[in-house]
Amino acid sequence: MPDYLTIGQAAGRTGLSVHALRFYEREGLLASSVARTADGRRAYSEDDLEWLDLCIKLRSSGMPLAAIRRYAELVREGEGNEPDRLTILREHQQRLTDQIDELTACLEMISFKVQIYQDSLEAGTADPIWTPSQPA
Amino acid sequence: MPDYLTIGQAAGRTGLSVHALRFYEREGLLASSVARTADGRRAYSEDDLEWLDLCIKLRSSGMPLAAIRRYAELVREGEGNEPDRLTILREHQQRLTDQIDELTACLEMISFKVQIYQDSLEAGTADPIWTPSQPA
DNA sequence: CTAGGTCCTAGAGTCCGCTCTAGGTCAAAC
DNA sequence: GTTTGACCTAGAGCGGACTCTAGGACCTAG
Repeated sequence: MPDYLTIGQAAGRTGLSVHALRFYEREGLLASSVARTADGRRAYSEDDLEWLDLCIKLRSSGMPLAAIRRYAELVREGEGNEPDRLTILREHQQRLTDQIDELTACLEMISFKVQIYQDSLEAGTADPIWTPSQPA
Repeated sequence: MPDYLTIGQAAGRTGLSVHALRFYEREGLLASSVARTADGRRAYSEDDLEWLDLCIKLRSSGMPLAAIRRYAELVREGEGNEPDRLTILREHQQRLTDQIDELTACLEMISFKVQIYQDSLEAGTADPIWTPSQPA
C-alpha cells in the first residue's frame, strides 16, 4: 500500500486543477490508468504523479496534447517502440531549442527598447527618441 | 510618396496572413492607422511594417493581444506616458526571462531522456531502463 | 437527519487567436 | 463585355486547452 492520493491531493501536488486532472485522463494523456478505490474514486500513485509532472513539463514547453497523447500511447503499448518515442522527444527537443533561440532574440529586442526608454526618461523628462511617425 | 504596399504585399513581407492583418487592425493593435487609397484599400507604409514586426515579435514571445493593444494605445496617445510603456515592456521582459528559464529546464529534462533512450537503443535492442510501472 | 465537503460522469461553455464566408467593389486582361 | 483577381466589411466559425455545470453518490461532523 504505497500511499495513494485523492484527486484533490494530486491537484495540490501537481498544481493542476482537479478538472484538468480528469480532463487529461479522459484525453488519454496518462501512461497507465489511475487506480480506483472501491467506491470509484481515483487513487493516484507516485508513478502517476511522476508521469503527470512529465506531462506538465511537456505542456509548459508547448507540446500539444495530441503529441503527449501519442507518446502516452506508445508507452502504454509497451516495449518495442522506443525509436518512435525517441523521435517524438527529439522533435520536441528541436522545437524547444528553436523556441529558446526565438525568445532570446525577442528578449534582446525588448531589452534594447527598455534601455532606450530608460535612458530617455532618466536624461530629461520625456525626450522623444523615435521618429514621430513611429514612436515605439 | 514613400512606396506603399497593398495588404497582399504587406502579408508577403510580414509573414502574417491578409486576414490576420485586417484582424490586427480591427483589434486596435496598430500604433497609427493604415493609410487608404482613393478607393478604400489599405496602403501600408514602411513604418506600418516596422510596427507590425514589433507586434509579431511580441506575439511570438507570448504577449497577449490585449497587452499589445494597450501598448499601441499608449503610443497613439502620444508623448507623456513613456513610464507606462516602459512598465509594459519591463513586465514582458521579466516574463520572457522566466519563460526562457523554464524552457531551458524542460530542454534539459528532454535531453536527459533522449540520451537515455539513445544509450539503451545503441547498447542492445530495447533494454528496459525504466521501472516497469513507469516507463517514460 | 441534515449540512458540508469531496468525489463521480457527461457534456456544455469559455477564452484566445486567428481563419473563413458571404456578399460586394473595382481594375486590368482577354 | 465578361472573367479574373485583389481588395473591402461584417460577422460567423474553428481548434486548442481547459473550465465549469448539472445531477448524483458517499462520508463525516454537529
